[in-house]
Amino acid sequence: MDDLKLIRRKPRSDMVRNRERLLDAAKFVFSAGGPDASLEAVARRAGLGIGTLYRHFPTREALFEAVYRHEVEELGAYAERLKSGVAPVDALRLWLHANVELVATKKGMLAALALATHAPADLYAYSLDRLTRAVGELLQRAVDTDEIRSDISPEDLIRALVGMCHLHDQPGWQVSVLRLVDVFVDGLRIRG
Amino acid sequence: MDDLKLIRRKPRSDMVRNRERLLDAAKFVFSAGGPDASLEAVARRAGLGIGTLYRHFPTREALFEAVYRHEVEELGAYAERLKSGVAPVDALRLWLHANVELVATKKGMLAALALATHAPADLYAYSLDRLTRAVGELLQRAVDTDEIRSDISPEDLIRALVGMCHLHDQPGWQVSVLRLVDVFVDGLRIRG
DNA sequence: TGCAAAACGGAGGCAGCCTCCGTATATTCG
DNA sequence: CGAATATACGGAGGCTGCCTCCGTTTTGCA
Repeated sequence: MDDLKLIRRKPRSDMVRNRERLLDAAKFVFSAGGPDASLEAVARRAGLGIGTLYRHFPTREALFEAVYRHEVEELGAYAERLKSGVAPVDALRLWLHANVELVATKKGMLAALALATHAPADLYAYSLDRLTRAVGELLQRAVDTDEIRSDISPEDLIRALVGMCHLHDQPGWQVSVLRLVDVFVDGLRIRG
Repeated sequence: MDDLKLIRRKPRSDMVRNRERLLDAAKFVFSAGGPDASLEAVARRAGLGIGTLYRHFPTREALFEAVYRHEVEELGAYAERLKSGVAPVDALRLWLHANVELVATKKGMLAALALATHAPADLYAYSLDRLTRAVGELLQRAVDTDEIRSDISPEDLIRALVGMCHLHDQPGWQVSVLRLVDVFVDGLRIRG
């Protein structure tokens, strides 16, 4: 067939299956309990041993990355889409709002976004890179048209976003946070 | 002397002394390790049993409140002072900057500030109340002169502040955060 | 079918949270 | 001063969560 066969055997079926189970369980547990939820709870929900979880995902962050890879990719793609057809500043605002809404549904997303700024190097995956780049271009576009200040990095923006989403367990937080985000975007604009 | 004597005996000397020791230890441990530092470490540093710590401060938050009461009062007083002699928006900015600098020195302060928005009722102390009021007046002053928007509450402002201070362990974060704060204050302003 | 490689499970060691209660000590009063 | 008693102290103990390590099981391959 191919040379790979000579080097590696095909991945074990139970391993593939268990990985999926762990991701499903983690998605559930993190969405409900937030990023600090117990990893043993994840393993329990997956019906697997804790050792198996750690073999698949050596750190909590690695698990975040895998669980929310899809969402992060979508956010990156959305940012890319917003680059055309929408006014630069509006694009920024829309994108940030989309983030808030995603976090509202899946609490764990916060941690995944934070990864885009914490950069633990070894798991700085493609999706995170794409996200950061896309946001950077969103910012740059607005800078190029002299609409916003130029001293804010993509990381700064994401950090601010994550920060404003934090601390909000109380009901109705979403409205407040969206307002704070609007204030922030307004603050980015150069006063004409 | 007075009727109190008839009802209660004078507080035990060791109790008074130990309370001080615990506060000193907590100040040290929280400033270094942040608000999540181990309470047992606090007790150890104070040279006291963990039970003693819990008897004095039933919850972590109660300890925060006591440890940072002084700082919170100073922040409140500073806000009150800024109400005169400084332009409304500048006053806001200055006050927020002071917060960031305080948090930079004493990591635990973040948690104390967060208390001002989380309001666990039973320990919503005078100092926290004063702080919130003072910030509210700072905001109101700028609203009254039509300089900033009127839909941001003191709690919103403090939450945004705390959020932006979060997540910043990396060296040099202070500069970024101050910039984010400036952006935010700019965003509060009504565009003229 | 047998064998090696790969993956699994969970016990175990560690740390932190918080409670409970036997022991120690300060204050008060005779 | 010396009980008596209210008050505070200490830390063991039960619990949960983190993470590692290794004996056991399962899988893929020939």
